Amino acid sequence: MKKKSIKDIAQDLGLSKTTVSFVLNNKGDEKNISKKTQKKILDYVREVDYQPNQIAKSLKKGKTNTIGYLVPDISNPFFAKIGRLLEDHFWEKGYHLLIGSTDENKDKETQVLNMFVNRQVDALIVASCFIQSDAIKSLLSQDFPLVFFDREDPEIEANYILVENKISMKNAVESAIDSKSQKLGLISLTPDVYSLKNRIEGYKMALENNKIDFDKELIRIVDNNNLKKGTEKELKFLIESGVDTVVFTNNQIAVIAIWLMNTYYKDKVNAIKFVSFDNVDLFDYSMPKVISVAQPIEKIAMHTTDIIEEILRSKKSENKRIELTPKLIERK
Amino acid sequence: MKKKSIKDIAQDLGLSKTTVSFVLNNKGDEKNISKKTQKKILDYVREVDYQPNQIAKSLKKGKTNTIGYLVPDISNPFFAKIGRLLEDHFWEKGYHLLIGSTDENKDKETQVLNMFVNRQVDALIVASCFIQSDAIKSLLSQDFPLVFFDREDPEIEANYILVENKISMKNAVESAIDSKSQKLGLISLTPDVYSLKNRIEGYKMALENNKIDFDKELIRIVDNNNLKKGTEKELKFLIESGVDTVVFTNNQIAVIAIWLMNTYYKDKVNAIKFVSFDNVDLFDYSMPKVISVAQPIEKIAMHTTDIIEEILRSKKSENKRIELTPKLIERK
DNA sequence: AAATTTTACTAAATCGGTTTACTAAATCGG
DNA sequence: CCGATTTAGTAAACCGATTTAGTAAAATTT
Repeated sequence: MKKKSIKDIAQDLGLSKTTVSFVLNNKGDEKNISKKTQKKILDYVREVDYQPNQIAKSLKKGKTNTIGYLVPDISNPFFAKIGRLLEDHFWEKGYHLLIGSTDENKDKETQVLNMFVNRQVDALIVASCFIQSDAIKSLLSQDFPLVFFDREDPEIEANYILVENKISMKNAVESAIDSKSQKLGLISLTPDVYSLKNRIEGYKMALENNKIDFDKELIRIVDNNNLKKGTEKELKFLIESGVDTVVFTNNQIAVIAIWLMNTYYKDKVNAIKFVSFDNVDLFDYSMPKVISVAQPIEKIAMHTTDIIEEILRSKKSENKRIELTPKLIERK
Repeated sequence: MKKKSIKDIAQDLGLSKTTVSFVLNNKGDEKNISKKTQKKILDYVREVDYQPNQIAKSLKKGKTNTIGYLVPDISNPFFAKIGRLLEDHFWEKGYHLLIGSTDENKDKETQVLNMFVNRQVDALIVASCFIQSDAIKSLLSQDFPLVFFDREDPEIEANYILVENKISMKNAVESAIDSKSQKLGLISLTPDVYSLKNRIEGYKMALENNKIDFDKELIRIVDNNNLKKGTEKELKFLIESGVDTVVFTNNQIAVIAIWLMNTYYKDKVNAIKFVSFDNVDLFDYSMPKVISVAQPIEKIAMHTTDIIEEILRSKKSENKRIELTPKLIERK
């Protein structure tokens, strides 16, 4: 017994598709369908467990009730947790999440964006590695409902949910300096997006404020395509340079570095301090001790959904740039 | 400049929709469209950056190239990592993942399943909390492409990707006993699905093999709806009962318990051992020490995709039940 | 009792593609 | 040079819903 369509229902009951559709969409009264007919349809629909084809509905309505969630890696706890909050929130409103991980790869990002657009997602939530791409510019020029989070490009006008990157990083690094850090290195992903640049700025500012000479050799960039090997190489470099503290601009490389420390530099685990943007459960237990900047995940998700919903309701809204305050977690 | 449809393209070029469609689907030669016309179409399509509407395509073809991924919680690292592997694999084949988290809630699970089906997903990958539900039975009776993983119900014939739950748990618990555990409690989610039952069986078997009296008071079940409070209560009970080891049937409650131990029972952290099914990064660093059963995430993803692809290719296949061997991770 | 309004419902267009069935013109074979 | 085949395309149906524009019959108004 295959699935019934609205046409089948109509035929079975000797009615027209129109009537059935009206009733199923709660327009029965408005469209003057008799109570008797309405009941007949609703009863029958329940009996055969009719399930409307959302694809057909989407095509006609030009609305898929789908939201694209584009992130570097959905298995990164930061993005996974935000994803979960978004999912729950949008579930209430009848929207569902299509996911796309990009591994910080520009080409992949463009492809994922195209995929989302071809699938007619109603909105996009994006932690982009390359906000200046043609794909994104094109979306913005069409006023496509779009919110960026975690990453910013100040040259591009758009909705952004961010945190105070510079000042938070400065505070975190200064907290390390307060507890006697003297030579601090930094490891970062390629800072194509301003958030990362700002975090690096925060690091520099902390050094400056504390009259620690800035040595640009101690800022190490790892290539997005080769995180593990890259982090390994740069961590080695910094340790051999004699740093007492390593600063990371995001959790991903920090977690890799913790693993490396415990595997290859077990002896140095107590002598070195880590500072990391983003907080991860594991930091509570791992060595070296990590001073971390915990992003307010719930707030990020909340503001993102607020903006998306406003756009979806009103079709248009002023671009918003919201900067949230993260929490500094010092561990001793 | 709004989006062009195939109709617009055809009109602009003075051709029919049919011709354009043929060419765009690489059927130009087969359908005897002249090279010249083909080139004209392809050039124009590139020029205006035509993007086909996948929704329309899906409706006509009865195929959405979407796969539903139903799990208890996408932010649980186990499900997030498998999700990422599935995403990458299916990306290659042009399939994309729609996600649905259920929080081990039966009603939510049914709703998510219905949502997936209404959206015409081509296949489902499911870590179900309730395999005997009508929704699932109905899908199975229609031979809907469906693979279960992590959870099993032996009464229901279906595709399962599992691990050797009983024997692995037995081995893990015996490893604890070998290092002097004498009184072992267990905390589990409601064991509605057989995998959890089997893990509990493994625990019992280990006790039996080692002539440790089995006390059913020491098996504590926490309600799925209230994980944090529930785990807190049961952990308290076990500690007050004087256990030296706590066994967990999945990572989620183990992680909560580790946090509880470090927050409320810091003094006991060295005196108590944990055993947990599933491995989590954090176990490498946290106290109490955890003996964990690491599920072979890559293999789980690989076998899942293999089966799904086979079904999608051939429309039908024998049900498979694949049981993989997890890795025991002992930490001292 | 005729005109108007309301009730109860339906035919057909539409969304944007794919696909089947067809045609007119050009080419080929004998 | 005539019939068959190939070439190069097109018209229209279809997927399963929504929606616009309409109609026939009943009820109401005048």
